[in-house]
Amino acid sequence: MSTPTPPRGRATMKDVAALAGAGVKTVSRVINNEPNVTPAMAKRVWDAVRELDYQVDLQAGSLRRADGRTRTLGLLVGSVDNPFAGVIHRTVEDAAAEKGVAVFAASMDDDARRESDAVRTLLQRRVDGLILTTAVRRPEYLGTIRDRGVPVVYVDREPEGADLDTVASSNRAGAEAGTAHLIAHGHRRIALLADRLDLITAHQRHSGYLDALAAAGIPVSEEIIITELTDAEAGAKALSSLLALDDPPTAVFSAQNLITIGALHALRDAQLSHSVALVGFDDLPLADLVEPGVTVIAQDPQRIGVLAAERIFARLEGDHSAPVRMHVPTTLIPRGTGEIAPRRVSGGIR
Amino acid sequence: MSTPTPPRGRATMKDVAALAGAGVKTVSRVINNEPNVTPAMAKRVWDAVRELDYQVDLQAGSLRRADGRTRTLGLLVGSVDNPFAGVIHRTVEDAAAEKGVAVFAASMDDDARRESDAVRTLLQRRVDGLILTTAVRRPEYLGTIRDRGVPVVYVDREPEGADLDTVASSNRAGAEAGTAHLIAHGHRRIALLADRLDLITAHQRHSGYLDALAAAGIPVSEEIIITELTDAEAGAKALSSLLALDDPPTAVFSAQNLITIGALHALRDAQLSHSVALVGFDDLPLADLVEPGVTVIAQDPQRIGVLAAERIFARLEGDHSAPVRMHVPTTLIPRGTGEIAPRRVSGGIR
DNA sequence: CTGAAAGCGCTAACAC
DNA sequence: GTGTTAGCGCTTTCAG
Repeated sequence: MSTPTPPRGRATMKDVAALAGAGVKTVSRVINNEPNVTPAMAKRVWDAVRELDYQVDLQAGSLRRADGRTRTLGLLVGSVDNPFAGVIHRTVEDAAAEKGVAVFAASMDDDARRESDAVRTLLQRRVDGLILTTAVRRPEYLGTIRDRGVPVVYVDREPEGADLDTVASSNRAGAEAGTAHLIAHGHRRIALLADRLDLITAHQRHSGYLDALAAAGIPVSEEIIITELTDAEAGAKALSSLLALDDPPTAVFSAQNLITIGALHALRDAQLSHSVALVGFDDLPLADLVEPGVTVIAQDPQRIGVLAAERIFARLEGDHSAPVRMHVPTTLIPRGTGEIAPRRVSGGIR
Repeated sequence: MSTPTPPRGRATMKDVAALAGAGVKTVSRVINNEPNVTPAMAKRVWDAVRELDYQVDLQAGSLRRADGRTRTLGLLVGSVDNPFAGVIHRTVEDAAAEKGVAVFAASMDDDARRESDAVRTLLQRRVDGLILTTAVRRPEYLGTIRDRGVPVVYVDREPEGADLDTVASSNRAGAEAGTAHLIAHGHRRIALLADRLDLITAHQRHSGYLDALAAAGIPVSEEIIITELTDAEAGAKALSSLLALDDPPTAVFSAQNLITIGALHALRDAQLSHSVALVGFDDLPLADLVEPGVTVIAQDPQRIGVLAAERIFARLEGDHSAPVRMHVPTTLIPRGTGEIAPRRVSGGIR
């Protein structure tokens, strides 16, 4: 008979209106900070809101709202537990939260099927915009997205053909710089370890590697180019087999972070950490604490996220200019492994 | 006159019904795989769906649906770019996707204000359930959540007092094991580096450290216990100052991953990586490649995620049993730093 | 087996 | 300033 019974269940705007002695539209005005409400009325409404612990139903609102916006963004990445994707996610989340927009994040594991399923789901949830990473060169769902009028920005990987906003690292230039760095340190027999070449990033990094060799007049040795490596273990195995060749590479360019980790393990196991040079694409946590430090081509996922968020919000605010393809520069961070001079490793003759 | 004009804009169920010559409810039945539709009718509907490239509006559906479910989950973590959170996120996402549920992820940076803001937003979006990490001992929004009848599971950190489902690491036992490991290797002067003690995890790990000292009859030396460390740099600075003491610690227990990274830097800079022992709470990528390898108390974020998802879905499916507090065991992984014997480091007298 | 009508909680449009 | 009415796209209810 003293403590007022705490409100139970969810109150609706109608309940608030009733308690405040106002019409629902007035409550709506107050909740959404629309003009034309007297301070006195506003206070009565807010009191009722507090009393009932009322919270708007954003879903219901967007159903009727003129612009049809759900204040929701869809983000698709390889996996949300990948550090690179994590940084992009965080950056996008921050930009979105500032505008009262929430983010649905989904992982697709570089699988085309999971990718289109995820996009379909996101569309069914009526996200206002999409920030996507793709596993394929030409996503087949692009027509659907376009028909729905949902803006889309691709991050990390740029689809071919379609005219779309994209934000990605300078993969080719970065890989060329990394390979050139090894060449500058005297290497001519440089292995390449790369991911599935059907992924545009792997393809571009492969091209960059070839560019550097060509620029230096070094012929390509197919036997020390290993691709289709999808995890650290595969990377380790691949490098181990290369090191066992009669004429093993004196340096390695690893085109992806997991592969770099595998390569580091292989070198350590072969006790060649100080003899065979290594440059990896994408930075690694603790890369500076390993002995010798790991030389990498660092990407800038934060900048990628910031630019992608900017782009999608610009589109949402009506920017109809031509799509832009943005390339975020990479940075070579010399820490040790990339500066090892060539050394004959095993008993190659000659 | 040949290529049928591609469908423009979003079609509604009404459009599909019209094209298929059916009622909307019939279309709804087909879309949702409800019984009582003849195959012939179903085919006509699916044809129309394909023709119009129709996709249901899940938001609109949940507005009217009896159970009111949005098939949406809210996940709150310290930061989505934290690897520990990333794994939990991924695990939850997988479990949710299997049930057609999407996940809103949000970061709160161990800030109470951001935390309650995020929870409010999630509630406004009518998530069916919440998986939360909290920065405070007693979240003030719990009443609201309870009133709304939204199930909640806490992960990583367990709030005090309230009777809630929680899934967290065995922080206290893990920290005790880590400290005991150092004691077993002969150390008696063991520093503790920890995060803000108002975070329940830091508090529990601090307790575990004290437990181990007490069990070994080692008196507590307040001057080598440093807390309120919030990033790697702070951890590095703290350890550097300890190493400069007249009577520096011979071993360090670091209660958090970022702090461990800072500690590794401090040891390396002081050239004491091989002289001062270190055990860190939470595993680190590349911890096995550093020289010496970093001994850690590894957590199992995947298991935490799996259990949390199981719990929330059980609640959603009507499990009304008493709340459970689950503790996921930690694992000590000896790699080198934790097995260094005590050594007088600088010129302490005596 | 099918479909017409009502209504979910909100905002738009338009009265007062 | 304020309230009433309609209706967003769907699912429920219930009558055929």
